[in-house]
Amino acid sequence: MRKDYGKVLGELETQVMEIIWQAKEPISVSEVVAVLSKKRDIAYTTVMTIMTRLIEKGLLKRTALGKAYVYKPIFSKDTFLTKVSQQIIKNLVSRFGDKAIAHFAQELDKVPEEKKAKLLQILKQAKNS
Amino acid sequence: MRKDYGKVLGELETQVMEIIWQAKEPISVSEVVAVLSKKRDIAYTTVMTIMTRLIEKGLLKRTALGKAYVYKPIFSKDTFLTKVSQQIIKNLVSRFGDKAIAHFAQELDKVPEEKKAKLLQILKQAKNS
DNA sequence: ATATTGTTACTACAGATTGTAGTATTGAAG
DNA sequence: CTTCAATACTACAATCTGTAGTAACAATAT
Repeated sequence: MRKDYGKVLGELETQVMEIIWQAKEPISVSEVVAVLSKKRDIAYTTVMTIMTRLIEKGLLKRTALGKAYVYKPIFSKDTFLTKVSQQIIKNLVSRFGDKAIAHFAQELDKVPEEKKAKLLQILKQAKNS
Repeated sequence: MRKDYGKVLGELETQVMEIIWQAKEPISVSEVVAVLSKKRDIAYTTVMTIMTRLIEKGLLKRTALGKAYVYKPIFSKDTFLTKVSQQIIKNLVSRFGDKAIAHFAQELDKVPEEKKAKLLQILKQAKNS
């Protein structure tokens, strides 16, 4: 009974993913904790749990390094965002029909963007998904 | 601790909204039940609950008609979809920054109207895959 | 060896959301 | 005043997410 229009991750899960993407290197739980702790109080085990769940969700993988593990993303942030985008579109359409797309596109149109991205690529992939 | 990228309604909630939008006239619980019952077994009280929740969420309002109530949408489907789209975009941006938008918007932004139609066409195909 | 420390594994729980529906109550009609 | 339909109220399970404690374990320091 999954019901989302693109939901993928919780707030904390997203933060952790961001930290790991930024790391560019496989990163340990402690290091993630270190970053998060700058902003707020958080238990080591909380972060541990989140990272384990991210593995279960297929977003992270880990390898032993010395006594502990280091974690790294399975997808680049770009790829991940592409997937999320596709999912959002798919869910919107499956729930509200093509009309949803028109609205979505219209809203997107309002957002000015400078960079040149991979929409076409996304669209192609969406076709094959 | 809200965590969604555009989540708004559950599956059943969405179905009920669709039925009510299609009704074009204020509609009673029984009538919604009648429609849903064509497809599957569902208790009157289940639909009642859903519709009450939709009122709480500010998506429906009701007025007394005879002994019972009739319900009607507060927003048109169009308006609703616009809001959902805005929310999705807002959430994406708040979580992943403008980069998320890039994945959707850039091409649309630079593409002329006629081509935009083509993109929508492709997006539609994504639905069927 | 043994005690300490850092990690991980396992377990638990609360709050929110959604689907599901039973039971109680009420108001109108006969 | 009894019956019936509708609503109000309540409840509960599953899932998701954040939160964290405790147990176990392995390397290190004493």
